[in-house]
Amino acid sequence: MDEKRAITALGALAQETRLALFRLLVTCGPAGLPAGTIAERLGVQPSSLSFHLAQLVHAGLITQRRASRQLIYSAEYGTMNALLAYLTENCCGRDAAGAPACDPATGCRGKDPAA
Amino acid sequence: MDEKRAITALGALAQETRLALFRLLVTCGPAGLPAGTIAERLGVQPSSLSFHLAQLVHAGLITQRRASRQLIYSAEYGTMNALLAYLTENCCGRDAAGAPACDPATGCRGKDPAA
DNA sequence: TACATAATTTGATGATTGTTGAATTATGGA
DNA sequence: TCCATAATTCAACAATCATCAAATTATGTA
Repeated sequence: MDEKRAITALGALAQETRLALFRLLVTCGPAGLPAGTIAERLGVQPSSLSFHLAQLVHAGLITQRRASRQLIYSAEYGTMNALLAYLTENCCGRDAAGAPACDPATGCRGKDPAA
Repeated sequence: MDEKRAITALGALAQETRLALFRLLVTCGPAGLPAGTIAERLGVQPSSLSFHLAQLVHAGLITQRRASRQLIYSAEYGTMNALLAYLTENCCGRDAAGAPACDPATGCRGKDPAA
């Protein structure tokens, strides 16, 4: 994941309704949920939900598929993993492999940042 | 970390200048950098930088301390770790301990989400 | 075809965001 | 005290975001 996509994904999750929406879809697994059910579950208007769904789709965090009259949305786990990997690698100063990431005591710094 | 703080942190990182700023501070470790140096390094105006610094401070992702005439900013690794933990726990359907988080094949779903 | 359902799209509106330049606060030195 | 440096705060502005209601598109059924 590059910086641009990371920013888009972070922005998509940085909103109350969208974060709740994504968390809901994550708990539903690949089966996903139709838009109508999501709107009902979250208590948001259909048009407002469409707006938020579009942003999450654009960020690649969820995908859409049609089942008859319903549009089913489901979480895209790979993108979430890629975002976590990006943050771990680029915002903690350590490799994703390093378990206790972001601990300055373990040497969390680049090569001569003050230069 | 609760949902509200997570949204604030996500929003703080979801912006080009702020993400670059945070990444820069992460590479500098606890020593941090003075505002002037950051502005120069990122090529942003001082007033604009102050705006972004304030948001990161408010999100708890960086801290400020004074050294003579300079204000030194440094990354707050604990908050970043807390954010990663929140995302892993709440947006992947698995515990943070689960290494290959977010993989639906490993059973990444809640208890009867369709109910 | 005509009708109903599921969801999106559009347009309007108020709120928030990010940038710029000028003014202000805080600190240190002559 | 007076001046210079470091940085923030303020005011104005354009751009983006989130919400609502109305209109539109897509699908399935009688």
